Amino acid sequence: MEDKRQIVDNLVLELRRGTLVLSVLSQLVAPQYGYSLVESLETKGIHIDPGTLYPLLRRLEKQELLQSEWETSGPKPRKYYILSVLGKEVYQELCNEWLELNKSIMAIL
Amino acid sequence: MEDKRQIVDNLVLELRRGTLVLSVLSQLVAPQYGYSLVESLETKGIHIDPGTLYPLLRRLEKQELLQSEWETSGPKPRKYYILSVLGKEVYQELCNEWLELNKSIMAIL
DNA sequence: TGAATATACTGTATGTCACACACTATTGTC
DNA sequence: GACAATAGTGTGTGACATACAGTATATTCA
Repeated sequence: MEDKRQIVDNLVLELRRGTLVLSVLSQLVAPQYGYSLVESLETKGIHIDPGTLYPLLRRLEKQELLQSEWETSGPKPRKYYILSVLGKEVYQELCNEWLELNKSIMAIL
Repeated sequence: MEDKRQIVDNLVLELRRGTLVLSVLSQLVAPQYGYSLVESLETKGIHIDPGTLYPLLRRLEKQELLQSEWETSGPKPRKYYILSVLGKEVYQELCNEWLELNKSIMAIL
């Protein structure tokens, strides 16, 4: 038998899970690199583990929702990501779906 | 390379995934059986496949968020579920977390 | 009447996907 | 040398979708 705290935490985890992609896409209208994403989302109350983000970014790039570019002129090499055209479209649709879903949930609570 | 429709569908799936438990819990302030749950949620714009719901109900019962009772006096045996005390508490917390999350997401969109 | 079909209802098994977590590795900076 | 910045990998677990199985009642229709 699990304890209550753990059950809740787990469910919250599941809740936030699906919103991660949405969060990430929303930030990439302007180019950002992984580490900066982690930080900027953190300030907005959305925690994402680097070990979660990096594979996510790669996956989104493979799906062609993102484009990336290495920036090597600075002191440390950084990989910048930004939304592709397809990414923008998908992001838009996802936003709409979120609003829909939100409406449904609010209605039943 | 996947096509756009499929990518979006998949992401939407992920979005709704975490909200399933919340939806189900919200309906079980009054006793309901599986099939009635599927239908009542459907009318509220939340689709859940029976094959998804039944295992979910059993899982929630195992976690002691739900209690169940067979109703055998009717023409067909039905298994009624309702929130336990623990379930109500968890539901409350989950609601709050949802509202929090919602605020965060709305802020970044 | 009786057979076929639909529908209500509960359940199981398997596959896939995605994240958390813990880890490695590198390069600057104080 | 320690710490921050930055990127990455690999494994395990959890959860849902999908498809399938099965029973009982109601309905249709020849």
